[in-house]
Amino acid sequence: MVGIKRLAHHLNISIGTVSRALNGKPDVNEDTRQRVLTAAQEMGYEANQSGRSLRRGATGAVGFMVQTGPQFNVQGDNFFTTVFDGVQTVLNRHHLDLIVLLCSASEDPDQYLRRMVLRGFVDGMIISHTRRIDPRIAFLASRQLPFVTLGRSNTDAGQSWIDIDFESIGRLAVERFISRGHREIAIGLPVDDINLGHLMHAAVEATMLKHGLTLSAQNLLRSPPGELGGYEIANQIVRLNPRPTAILLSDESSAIGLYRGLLEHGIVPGRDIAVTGRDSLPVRFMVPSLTRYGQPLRDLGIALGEALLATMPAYQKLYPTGIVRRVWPPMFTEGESDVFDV
Amino acid sequence: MVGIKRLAHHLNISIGTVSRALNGKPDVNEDTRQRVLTAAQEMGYEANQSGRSLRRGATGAVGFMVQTGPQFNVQGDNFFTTVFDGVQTVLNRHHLDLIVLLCSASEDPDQYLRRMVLRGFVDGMIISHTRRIDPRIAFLASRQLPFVTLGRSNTDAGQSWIDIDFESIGRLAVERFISRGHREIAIGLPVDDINLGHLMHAAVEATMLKHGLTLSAQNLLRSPPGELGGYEIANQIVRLNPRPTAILLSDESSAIGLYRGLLEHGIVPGRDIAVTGRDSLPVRFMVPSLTRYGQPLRDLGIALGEALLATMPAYQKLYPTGIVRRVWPPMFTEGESDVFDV
DNA sequence: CCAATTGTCGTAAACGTTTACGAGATTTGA
DNA sequence: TCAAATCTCGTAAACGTTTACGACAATTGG
Repeated sequence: MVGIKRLAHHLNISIGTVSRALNGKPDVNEDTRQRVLTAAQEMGYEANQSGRSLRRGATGAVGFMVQTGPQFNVQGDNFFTTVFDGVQTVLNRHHLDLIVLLCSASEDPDQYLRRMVLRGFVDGMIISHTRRIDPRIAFLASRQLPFVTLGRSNTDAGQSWIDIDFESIGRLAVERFISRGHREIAIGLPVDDINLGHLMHAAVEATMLKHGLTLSAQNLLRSPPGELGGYEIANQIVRLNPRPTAILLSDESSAIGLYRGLLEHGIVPGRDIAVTGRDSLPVRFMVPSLTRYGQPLRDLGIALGEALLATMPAYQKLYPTGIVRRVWPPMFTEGESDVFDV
Repeated sequence: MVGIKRLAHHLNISIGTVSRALNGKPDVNEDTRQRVLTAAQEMGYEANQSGRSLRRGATGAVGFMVQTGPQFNVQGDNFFTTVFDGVQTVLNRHHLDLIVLLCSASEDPDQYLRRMVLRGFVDGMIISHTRRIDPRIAFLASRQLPFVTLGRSNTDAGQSWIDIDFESIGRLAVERFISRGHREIAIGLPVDDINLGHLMHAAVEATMLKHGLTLSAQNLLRSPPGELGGYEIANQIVRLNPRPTAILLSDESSAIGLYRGLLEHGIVPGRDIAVTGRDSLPVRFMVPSLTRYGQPLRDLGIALGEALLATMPAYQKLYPTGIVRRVWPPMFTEGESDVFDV
């Protein structure tokens, strides 16, 4: 491999000058800089990243940890790819690269994060799937690694976070149900400790209470994420008596499984039961299309990227926002899955 | 940060001994090894990855590049997450980590790969979305970086590849259509140069020819991947005269958009038109469920991981398979979307 | 014309590891 | 008992960069 040393020897100048030339430092003659640049081009020189980051004390990469759920499914795939896109546009402005750290279902997320951080690939970290009790936050804080979470936690440590306004989603969906006459309202929640489940649960319960209704325990349906989870919810619903006339799903991709499960029992979504969920590409094309709450995912990614940069010492002058805690308002889209009165 | 130097000073031994102790080298007293290990634990020592990989000449990570398609959608999300899982199980056996390099739709994949490789994060590379003419392959070969492709290419450079047997899928699907009496058969293909499109196209054409049929140009429908692409295909279909009675989709996630598009024109999939596609989680839950061809994605990931290791010098003794080129046979599942005779 | 400033570059240390080499101490074998 | 073998460890170089420092020459200002 051709390193800075060979370049310098080939040009009969010192390696220090070569380095300065390549890095755009001012104290180098414009002629020699050009000579260095063209020689680097010709000889195919590319800086060795290990040497560079050893000396610089930074790698130039930030990580984004996501988790694959059970059943070989990622929770809301286009959700994350769109968020990634937003993060990347921010980071690329500063020559930082985003690498995705995908924790598979078989691995413990806390151990996985630990391993990846200790690997030392990244100068900063974004984590998602934030749980109500999330040990990753304490770990990152103890390592002094700049980080941001996508989602609040009860165990957060003064870090910046960006989140979706799940309380509003819960409240708005329930109010819409109630205004159409629904009284037997169900909610589909995750099985694990992921915080959005707690947030939506609380909001739904409070809103129903405000309208003189109670969320009965049997209408609180838990399932793993994904299509199969939705299918399981359908099987729970058919056993309920009285049967709920409306359901709000916390997971973005479970609606399609729910539809099928209901139809197998002769229950037609959008006619026999109102369904509301969160936005994703597939649910827009289902029949009936889902009434849904979405988010500007790309903007959300941009906010995440900027919040992270604001906590990285090297970029704090450019992003002097300090700690950011922001919930993102939901965007409502009326579909065909709940447009009937009971 | 606590480095090997502080550890050594704290224990009153040389840094060389500390390093040997931590790395399990034989020429170190068992007592001192234990002292080093416990001290490392207590002081929270973690090896600096930059220093280590600079010296070792390897990073201990391999990259897997995937691309997000248009419309903020990844082609077959659970497809990749499952493949990742397989790759990871192989790599983890050797303390190698997998990092996902996600090229967003707005970026040129060739430039993106170049950037990431030159970044120097990885000791090896897996690339997907292989095109019939794919400059990434020549680049990787020229950099001498060990790599494997998921998918064949017309421009491959003697590297190992793993692929799905798209020819068989095309042949089997068409033969099934024909045996049910279909003669007006359409095929949904990608708009870009991704090689699976060419492979399926050729197989479909050849099979029809063998049965005395021809694939008319108007029945060759191109669309971007994802649900929206399927919806666009439906809009193309309704304009065709004669209207095809069967369609094979090359994309895993477009069926749901196709269903909706057809239904909006009163065409009922599974009754008025037979639909066959590739397996994915959502299509199993659609109504009617899709007749589909799948692959053991996890095994495919394992094969990818092993093929990569076989091309990495440090692991060639353990994986002496040399260059691997292997197509994976499709697994057929009969759904409800094509079980009628015309 | 001389001192001060500026422009350009080489020197060498430093980042945190790993490892070849050799030295000293201890053990082994006959 | 002595040479040889073995065990244990320290020394120092090396991986490829970046950068503080100083040297020297050229330019500037009065």
